[in-house]
Amino acid sequence: MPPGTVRTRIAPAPSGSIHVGNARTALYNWLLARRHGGVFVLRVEDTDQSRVTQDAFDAVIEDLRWLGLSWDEGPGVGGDYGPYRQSERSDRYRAVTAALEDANHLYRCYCTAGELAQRRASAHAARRTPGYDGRCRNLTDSERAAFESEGRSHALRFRTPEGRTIAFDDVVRGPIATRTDQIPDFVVQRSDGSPTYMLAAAVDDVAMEITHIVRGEDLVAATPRQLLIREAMGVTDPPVFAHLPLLVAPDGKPLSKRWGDVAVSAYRRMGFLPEAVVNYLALLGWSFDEKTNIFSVDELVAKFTLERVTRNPAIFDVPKLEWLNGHYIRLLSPQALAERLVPVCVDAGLPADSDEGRRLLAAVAPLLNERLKRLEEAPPMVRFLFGRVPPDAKAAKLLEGQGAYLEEVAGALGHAEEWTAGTIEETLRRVAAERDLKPKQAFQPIRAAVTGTLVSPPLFESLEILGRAETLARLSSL
RNA sequence: GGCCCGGUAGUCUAGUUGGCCGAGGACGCCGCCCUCUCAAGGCGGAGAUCACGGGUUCGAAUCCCGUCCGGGCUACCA
Repeated sequence: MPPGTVRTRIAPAPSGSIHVGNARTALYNWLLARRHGGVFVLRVEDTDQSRVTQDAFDAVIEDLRWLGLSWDEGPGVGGDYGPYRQSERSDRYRAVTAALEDANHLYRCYCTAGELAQRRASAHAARRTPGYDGRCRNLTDSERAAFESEGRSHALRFRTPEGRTIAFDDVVRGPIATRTDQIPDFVVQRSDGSPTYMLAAAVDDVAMEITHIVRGEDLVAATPRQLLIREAMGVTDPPVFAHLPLLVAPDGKPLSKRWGDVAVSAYRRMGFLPEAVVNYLALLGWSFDEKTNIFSVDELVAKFTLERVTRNPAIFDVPKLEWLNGHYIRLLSPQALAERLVPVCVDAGLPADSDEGRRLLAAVAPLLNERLKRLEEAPPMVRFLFGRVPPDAKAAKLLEGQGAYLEEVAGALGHAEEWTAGTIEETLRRVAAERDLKPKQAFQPIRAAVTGTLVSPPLFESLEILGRAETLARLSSL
């Protein structure tokens, strides 16, 4: 690896489809790596084995792939810094904690969870700072032996140095300094021997030579502790830190399932295109200039910089995502749109998977491009091509007393020289003119009779696709 | 409680070396045009006491102080 290579990482816990906030964090890390010709690492933070399942892990992988955030090192692709699942790195964490304990940076804490909770509660009641009180910080050998003989197990705590200030420069938030008296001695290895997040993340970021740590604002307070761990490990040059503002729900509260869809997979299912989600996520906390909103992935790679990340939390606003999605759907070629529509229509119960179904979708796709904000909206628009649709209330009302007119239309259409949108339009306009009908008066009943609704893709093209025989049949059946 | 961060229209934001800002763009909203419906597109409009109150200055969204509001952290969660 050439010196100066940018290495970024996304470190999700494998707990199912990723949260849109984590997706944004992944995106920014990915963009940074790509922009600098660097390396994007996927590291799975599965130290909490109880919550990990294969399905949940697969969901994370699937989301990242769908978004197009390819990783250069990590599960499935390997790399020189593996393994990339924390559950497979236990020996490394143990080696580090053993060394740190030897160097007196760590000490054994025999306090039980119950005792800790109790002391925290009384500290809270007395309005004192609730952090660990350092009870085991200076145990004598005999005190330790006494605890051991009691059969108590121990956790390893970091011996936070006194009277110092830990400072770092955050690319998005500026200089941040924390006095160590604000940092209680924290657990680095649980009494069952497993590492805490604080330790594992710090150790791995060093081991994997991560140069830029881009993560959520909720971790700014964890940074000084991780810096302390790095220092104890003898690592003095810090990585670049960038803490991204949080993503919040429309009510300003943290994004949660209570508000709506927070999982990337939900947006995939609702018919959003990955390019739209990526573009939208990029805009949530970053801007390039005062007017540009649309960015292809390549443009983002070329233009993204951490310096232009904003500091304030952003509300996840679905309407703007939909607008972008509509834009990207319009950019799709009709063939590409048709292909993406097949599974969506099948899910909606339409036999779109057959040759005939695919033919129909390919034919209507050009009419749908500029009418869809989400792929999910297509099935109701194309349903009439797959079979008769009984008229809805409004269509039924409009159809009252139109039988004779529709018969006349059918007759005229039956004599049209050829069956193209052009000749259909010509024929229908002639009939309308003869009857002295305004276009809207003339066409809406036809639309109602053929599609069962008052809103559909353009009429003439729709009839062409439907075919002459079926069109005539539907017009004559009233 | 303590430490830290944030506060420009309903939303995302531009602006932060003070004057080009009597605040720009986009989404959404309203209207008009186009038009066979719906969209798309074009044009136009409403919407911001730049959280609030004091200062500094010829001049402040931009600098200083205070207040309020929101959020994060304060775990043997990550």
